[in-house]
Amino acid sequence: MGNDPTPPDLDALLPRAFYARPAHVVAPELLGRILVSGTGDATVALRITEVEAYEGETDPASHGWRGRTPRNATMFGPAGHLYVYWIYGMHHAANVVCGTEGVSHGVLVRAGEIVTGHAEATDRRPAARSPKELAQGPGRLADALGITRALDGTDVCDAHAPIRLAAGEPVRRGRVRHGPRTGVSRAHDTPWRYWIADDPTVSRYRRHTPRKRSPKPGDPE
DNA sequence: AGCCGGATCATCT
DNA sequence: GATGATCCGGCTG
Repeated sequence: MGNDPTPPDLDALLPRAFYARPAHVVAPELLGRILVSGTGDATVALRITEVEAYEGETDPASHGWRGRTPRNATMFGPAGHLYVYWIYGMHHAANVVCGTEGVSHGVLVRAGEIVTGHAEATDRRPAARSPKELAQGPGRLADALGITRALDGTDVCDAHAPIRLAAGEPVRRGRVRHGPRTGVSRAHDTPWRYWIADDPTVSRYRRHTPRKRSPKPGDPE
């Protein structure tokens, strides 16, 4: 929690082959890795503490489940690219594309700890009441890193890309926890959310709550 | 500290 | 026209 004696190496990026495996296999191995946005003074780096896997071919909760569309096209592309989507009319969320080309696998980066660029992140997330809230949840994380739909398709294996993914320090198996995914309405039994045990930046689990529909004439009270 | 409801719009049916 | 891989504020306890 205190200041790291040795700051992480933000230039040692993970190779594309790392991502070329099923999303639920890659997901736990992404914990402890570093997502880096921007350069120079505007650099913000985040140590990943919570992720969720989605696999379109077998997974009704995945955006890829009903096939390729303009929105989710990046998920069907090559591994190691960023799939960014816009949801609830107000939030962005970032996934790392996994698996093989033509298959829609992705890992949603749900939460993390800001390790570099604290001031810049706070500037983008004025609502955060403490450092741990800066990127506690996918929408907050996207805000803190300045991730928008304009960055959809970014190659995170490219050292010159606006968003990169550095190797950081992988988390020991014994420190990884897993359970059902947050906020999904389907496939509740698939325990593909992974997080670092006891990490304060991990978001609280929230079950999906169905939206109240607008009343129609003739409906019972 | 935890639960609940409203906000808000791109995407797909 | 309904829905959603969410967040925030307000209320309860």
